[in-house]
Amino acid sequence: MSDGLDTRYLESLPGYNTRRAALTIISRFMDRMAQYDLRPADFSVLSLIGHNPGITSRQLCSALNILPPNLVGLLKGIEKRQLISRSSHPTDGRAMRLALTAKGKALMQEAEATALESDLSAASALSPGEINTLIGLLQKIYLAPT
Amino acid sequence: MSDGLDTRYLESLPGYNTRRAALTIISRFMDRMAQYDLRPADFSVLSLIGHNPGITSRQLCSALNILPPNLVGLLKGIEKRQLISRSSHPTDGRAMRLALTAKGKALMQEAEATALESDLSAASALSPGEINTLIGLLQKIYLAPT
DNA sequence: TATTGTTATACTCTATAACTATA
DNA sequence: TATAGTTATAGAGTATAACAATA
Repeated sequence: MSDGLDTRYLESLPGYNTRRAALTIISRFMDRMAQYDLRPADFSVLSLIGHNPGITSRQLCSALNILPPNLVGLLKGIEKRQLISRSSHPTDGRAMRLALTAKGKALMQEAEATALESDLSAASALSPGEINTLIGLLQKIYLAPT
Repeated sequence: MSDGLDTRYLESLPGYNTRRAALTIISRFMDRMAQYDLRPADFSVLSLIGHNPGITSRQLCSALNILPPNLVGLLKGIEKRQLISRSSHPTDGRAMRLALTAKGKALMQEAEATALESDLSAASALSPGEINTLIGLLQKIYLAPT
């Protein structure tokens, strides 16, 4: 740092470093995705629906750590934009099967390419090998049994 | 995952993985630090004050990416708890020098040990060498020039 | 004219309780 | 009795505009 502050203790904490890096990457992500009017949660929900047609709200919530009440408004918004469709579940009358519309598929094809490009450019100080190493280490943390 | 969802695209994004890991570590951090009634921002502000006695609000804001209006209430809270003191700046009448009180020092000595222990246990799926590698890669990202 | 610290305020994100309809 | 989806609501976290005092 050029301000001469002692930040050594904070920089020894895995959590501090992980959060700072996440904010750096996501800040760029939000700038890049504004052109599609997609915030991070919209994007991850749409991406998961796109790769898993027929997924239910509950599955989205547990996969993405979103609380059910907070998903309601999000789904309402992307449905109103005609990016997703809901159809009744064949065996469970309570659940709804979610899928991308043609419009949603077209948007996400572009958005996913932009997102990957954004994240890779945010990590461009790292070599491709280092990025793979980083992702592997991060997954060890958040996939570890509690 | 045991739910059979295809999450391969999201797991290819550095930002998604970094955010998921950060939330995992910080969730544990918040649980562990509740005994001291410290939230992440309180902790990082107090830690930086402790390691940089005489630091100003503005320096805290730029080092921690906090906006000045949002620091006001935070400082008011930890000052009311008698964890910090404010003294007038010797050369700049606008600024205030911040420092930990004896009570603040005692609290932070415990809290910093607990925080490090919490973060290391959250990353216990990694070897010490892997943790060092991870921290180095993360710093390359958030310290890189924009 | 620019900067430090502040107030007021708004918007987003996240969290809890309670309801309905189905299982 | 438990679960999927929903409503209402409250609390954090984060953002901008504008001000007084000082540089």
